[in-house]
Amino acid sequence: MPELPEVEVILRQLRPGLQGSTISHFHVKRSDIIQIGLSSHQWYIGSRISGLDRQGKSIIFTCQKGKDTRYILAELGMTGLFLFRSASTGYEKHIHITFMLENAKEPMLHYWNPRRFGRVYLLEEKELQQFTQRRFGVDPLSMTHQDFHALVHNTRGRLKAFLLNQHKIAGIGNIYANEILYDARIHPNTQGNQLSKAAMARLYTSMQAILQKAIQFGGSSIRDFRAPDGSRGQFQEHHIIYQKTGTPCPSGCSTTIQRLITERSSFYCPTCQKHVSSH
DNA sequence: CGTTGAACCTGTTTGC
DNA sequence: TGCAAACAGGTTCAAC
Repeated sequence: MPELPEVEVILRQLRPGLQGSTISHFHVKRSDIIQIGLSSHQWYIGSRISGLDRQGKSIIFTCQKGKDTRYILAELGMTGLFLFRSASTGYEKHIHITFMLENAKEPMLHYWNPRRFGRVYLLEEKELQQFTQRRFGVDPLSMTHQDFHALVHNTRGRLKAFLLNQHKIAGIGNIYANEILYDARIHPNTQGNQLSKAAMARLYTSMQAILQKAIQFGGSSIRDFRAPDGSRGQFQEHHIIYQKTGTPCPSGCSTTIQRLITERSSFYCPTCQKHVSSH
């Protein structure tokens, strides 16, 4: 579930909640969730969380112990959450990891994930660098229009697939890819290298605007998503196209929103979203 | 290199 | 009502 906006919302609660904290206990209930570095998990006991960051849809904890620095990288997959103790009632069944914290606002942080897509990686500096390099493209919120133009221009495949490709742009998932393409009035199957300059500019603007707006509204809580304190996002109430099959296009073009079943579900308006070619 | 489909899991909704 | 199928925010891998 969590795409860039949801992960950003999570981070914005984790930072003040965990500020200055030391991990006093690291309880792993399901060891297969730790994909790399399980044998080093004891190291983290007594370490201080000195930073919380995001790469694409992943959350990275920076941990300090003496002069050593190590990292915890957490993927949330489709259904993963970080929950403070106060929000964890009723979530007991799928808590796979629990961090007990000292000197923090929050005494406990749970990693909850019923479908168990998504893993946790315990990494040293070099491993983290290799991991992030291999895996994450540019961040859509900090990339320039020039960077974006170059990436899209070199893409022969469909724009929908491009937006979802984490190696190129890291953070967009199915909800926001659909919303962005509708906002820019571009057909999801348009080829990247066929996009006109004007459409390219619209796509870039829509991408940043939609993601920023989603963050402001606390992300999208379609089903499971909750912030660490248990609160729901509100952006699902502002979805224009996602899961709106059969309803009239809000532009007033009197066309019904369609769903493409190829790739992940693509929702679009066949009238408003044309293939935008520069020729 | 790009596309497609399947696989990994559990839970909820939909349709007959 | 009951049961099976479809579907869900992600990522990877094999096959073509």
